[in-house]
Amino acid sequence: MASMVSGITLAEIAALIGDVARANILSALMDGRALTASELAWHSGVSPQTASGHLAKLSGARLIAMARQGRHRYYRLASPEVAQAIEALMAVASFAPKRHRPVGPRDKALRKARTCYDHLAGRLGIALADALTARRHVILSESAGVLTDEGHRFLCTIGIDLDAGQEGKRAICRTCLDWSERRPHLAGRLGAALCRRAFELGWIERIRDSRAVAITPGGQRSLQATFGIELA
Amino acid sequence: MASMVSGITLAEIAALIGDVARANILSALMDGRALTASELAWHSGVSPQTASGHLAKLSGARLIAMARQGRHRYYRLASPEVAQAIEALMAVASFAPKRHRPVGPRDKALRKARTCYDHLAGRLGIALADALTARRHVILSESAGVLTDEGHRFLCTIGIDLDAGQEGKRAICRTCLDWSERRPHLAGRLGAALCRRAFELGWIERIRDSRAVAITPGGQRSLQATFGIELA
DNA sequence: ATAACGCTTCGGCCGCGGCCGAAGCATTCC
DNA sequence: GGAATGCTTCGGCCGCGGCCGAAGCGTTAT
Repeated sequence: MASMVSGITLAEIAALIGDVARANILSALMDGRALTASELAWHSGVSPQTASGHLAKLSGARLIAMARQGRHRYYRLASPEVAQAIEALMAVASFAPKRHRPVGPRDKALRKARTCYDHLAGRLGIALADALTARRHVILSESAGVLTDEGHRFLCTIGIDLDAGQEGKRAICRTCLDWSERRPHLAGRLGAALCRRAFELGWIERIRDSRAVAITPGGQRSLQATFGIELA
Repeated sequence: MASMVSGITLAEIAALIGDVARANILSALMDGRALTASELAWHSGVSPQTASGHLAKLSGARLIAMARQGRHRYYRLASPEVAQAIEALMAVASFAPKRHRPVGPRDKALRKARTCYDHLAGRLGIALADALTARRHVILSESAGVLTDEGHRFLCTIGIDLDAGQEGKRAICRTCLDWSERRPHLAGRLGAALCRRAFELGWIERIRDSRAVAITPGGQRSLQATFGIELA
């Protein structure tokens, strides 16, 4: 009654995310890549025609965006804001009363290192944030972030230039609450650039059908040499 | 399939918010106050027994918390994270394709000034963030925030001491995306303290049955004198 | 051309979950 | 004590929405 305007649409958006199949679709898209309708059907565990209906609803509400390509249709999250909302929901979900948590091997991999929309999360994400903080390359004062001049120079030395191509007006240094570690990691343009560069340099590799990423042997050495990171 | 663990619970949490009655309940609690079950029933537009069921579900998932008091039961949001998730969803909702937006007078008041969980939002919230930024009391570099020393001293002059009682480890300066202005305003302990103090000084007053707040004549003068704020 | 593929639309089934009336516990008031 | 109030539990109704099979449409492959 009070705030009918926001209330109604809030429920609509949440209801869209609040279906298991659609939540799986969105989760699958959380790594920032675009996937085809059939891939998403597989991820969500429903038939293609059912998935198609879900995809139509999600695009209708502008939660995801579609691009035709040949006889495929590629779907991706419509905006970083959507990713942020989903991440916030996951954070809340992690507070929820724990039912039997069958921490499988796949879940372990997720907790170690994974992509979160377009940046890195998990223990690796936290470690990167900590390393950059310790060296004063970023200042995460009270969980909010600023990139320092030294930080900017340092990033240049590993081949990251944040000035090149402004990518709209997206914030350089954002933080994002990590649902497994419950601490903020680096997001924003900085987080995205770090993640992209880590893939380019072969430090990390995607694990098939998962948001988890594997740290390559070379990556392990480089992360140690560059950031002093040593993951258990 | 891929991330079943997070997927399932993500859907559960979203589904809880994705019901009109429950969304109304949560919206009503977004101003940070605790309300009784019957007040929430009224806000959500359903019968008391139906509301009771919703409240049970919401508490069961730790989205809200309950405190008995006499024959009343007071409900409030369980944590700032919940508020943050809801705010993020509202931000996404505001991107959604606009159906007829009957911008009523109540909606106008909401857009001018309202509480968002425990801090101020709307044009007033944005104006405060801008004023503090312009005077270098906070640095919202790239939408992330830091409180400067001068800022800390300035706040003391208007009776806000952020050191008193640490309130756990809650961040001093957080930002929160404003769904009506689509720009970040001040949240965190700073945002909460500013809001509380504004009520104490009689600058603003709650509008009955709404998250909107009214700026008193005295408040108008003080906001002008203290921050140089002049709202249309 | 014909077939294979990718995706969507249509139609009908079915079950989950929201809804309220009635009843059951508390607590407070007189 | 009894009555009123605040809230919850129970039971049954009902409709929305997710699901799949079948069919349709457009693109690519051979």
